[in-house]
Formats: sequence, C-alpha cells, structure tokens
Amino acid sequence: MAGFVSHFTNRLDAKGRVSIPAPFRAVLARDGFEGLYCIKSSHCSAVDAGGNELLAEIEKRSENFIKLSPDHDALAIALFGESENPKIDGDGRMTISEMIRDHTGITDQVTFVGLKYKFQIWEPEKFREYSAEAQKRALAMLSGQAPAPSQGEPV
Amino acid sequence: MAGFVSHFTNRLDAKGRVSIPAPFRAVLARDGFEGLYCIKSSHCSAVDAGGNELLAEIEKRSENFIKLSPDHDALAIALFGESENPKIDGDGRMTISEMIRDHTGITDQVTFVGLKYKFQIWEPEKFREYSAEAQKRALAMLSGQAPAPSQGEPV
DNA sequence: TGGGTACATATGGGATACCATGGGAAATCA
DNA sequence: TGATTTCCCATGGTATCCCATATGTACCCA
Repeated sequence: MAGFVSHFTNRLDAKGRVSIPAPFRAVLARDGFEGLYCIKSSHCSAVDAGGNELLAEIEKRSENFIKLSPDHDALAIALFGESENPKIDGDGRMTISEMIRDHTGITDQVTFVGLKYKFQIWEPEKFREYSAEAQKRALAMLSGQAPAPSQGEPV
Repeated sequence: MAGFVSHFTNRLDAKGRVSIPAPFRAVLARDGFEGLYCIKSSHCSAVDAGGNELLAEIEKRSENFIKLSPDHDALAIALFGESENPKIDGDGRMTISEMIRDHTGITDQVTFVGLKYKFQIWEPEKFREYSAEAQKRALAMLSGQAPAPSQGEPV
C-alpha cells in the first residue's frame, strides 16, 4: 500500500554487499517478485530498482511494438538486455554489480531513495547534489514560474 | 517467470564450446524445450535463440501466410531451413556452429543478451556498438518522437 | 518512571555451493 | 581409422548461505 518512501544510506562491505533498507524489503516482499529488478536510469546517474510493479511499467513500454521487428529488438535490448536481476540474500542484502558501480559511481556507500512504485540506487554525494537541484526545480514549478530545465528529463 | 534478462560474456574454449549463462539455462529448463532453437536475426549480426516461447512467436508470424503458397514456402525455408537446434551438454554448454560464427563474427568470446522471450548471441564488440545505438533509439521511441529506423525493414 | 529485556536491523566473516572453464576418454561418424 | 563430437571429471574463482555481533528501539514490569 505505502510503496517505497523516504531514503536511507548504508555501507558497502568488503564483499560488495549492502543491506536493502528494511522498509523497502517489506514492500518487495508484498510485491512478491523474486529478487530485485534493476535498470539504469536513462537521465541520471542512478539505477532504478523494484519488483513486479516496476517490471510491469517497463513491459508496458514494449507492448506497442511487434516482436521480432527491429524496433522491438532494439527496445528489448535497451530495456531487458541492459538490466539485471540481483538476488536478495537471507539477511536482506544485495550485491552491487559492476554495471551499477559504473553507472552510479558508488564506492563504499549506497543511498536508497524511495519513489513510490520503485526506488533508486545512488552514490550518496551525487544524490545530495541531485536532490538539491530537484528542490529548486520543484519550488520553481510550484511557484508557477517557468521550469529550469538545466539537465535532462523529469523524474 | 522472469524470462531472459541481462547480458553475459563467456569465453569460447578450444573445442568451440561456450557456457550458456546459468540464469538463461534456468529459463530454458522452465520452458521445457529440448536443446536450443537458433535462427539468424534478419536485421542485425546476431543470432536469436530460445525455446518454445520463441518458436511460438515465429510460428505466429508465418500464420499470416497461406500454407502451400509460394510466400509461405519461402518464409518456411527462411525461418526453419536456416535455423539450427544445438544441443546443450551436461555442463550447460553449447557449441558455436559455422553458421553462427559466420553471421556474428564470433571468434573467442560470446555475449548472450536477454530480450525477455528470447536471447541473442553476439560478438562482444559488435554488441557494444549495437547496444549504444539501441539505447538512443529506445529513448527516441519512448519519448514519442519519430523513431530512427537507421537500418532495415521489419521481418 | 526507570530499568531492563526482547526484538529488529545493519554489518562482519567463515564455510559451502555454484558456475565457468579446461582437458581426458569414450563414442560416433564418414 | 582419423577426425569430430559427446560424456565425464577436475579446478579455481566467485557468490551464496549461515552464524555471530553491535547498535538501537520498542516493550514490559515493578
């Protein structure tokens, strides 16, 4: 019901593992997905993660294209070929893969950010910067002024 | 449940064998297909591979043509005559055939790419190039802009 | 209200299982 | 019978499982 909310920062151990925040684990458990579904965010240096709800959202995008067509293949490679399915161990931890490390710049700490139907995996400092920027944009939008695009697409 | 997701690169041994990634093997086992179904991709230098789910998708496409018609025969030759059924040995390996080598340019390494209902077999460097391109096309397609065909026609 | 106990979570580390890979030997084919 | 394929086993590295500990928090009882 609640979805992923709030954010948490945890330490990466020597084996490259990190605890997924307990509240997020609870959401995942209710969602019923085996493990975790992870895909690079196309517009910021974070990785989107979630379960069936996120997967359904992603699958919806490719439904309009005919399978075996060049368009569908390209889309499927971008969506599924470039994503990962990390397992979650008995203690609620996941391992941060090469792909995630490369795309996020994570070294020894990980910030988990809830976005309701999914959550994001960030390098803590990069998240702080992005978050500050997002605040400004949100304020500008709410005050009715013209948005300040600055970077990519909206979240 | 998950289908073929993510991508993996494995080494080809002296006998021309390569390990099929364990997660893909698990999907194939669930699918129940004996061995592997392989067919050249019509629009890129990769080979499509999978089990019953892929086969069903291909058959669906040929249903649009009347059996015994020249069109159907031509299609049947293209789809089934040009395909192969490599076995999977006890250790989860397949041998890369002459056909696959020719069509993909594979020499000593193989990249397996999950596309949900099937996976593709690529020469690693070619995959990197194609994937970067696919990423751009996907963004264009999903943002509702005109797609960038760049290459060929649909199957 | 204060003290203490039980539980949950994050984290560390040893042991084990899995997996990709290499290579020998038997079997198959032409 | 020579070449190729299939089966089987060995090995090293990695990921997974399992248990231990610390820190905190909620709860309970006097």
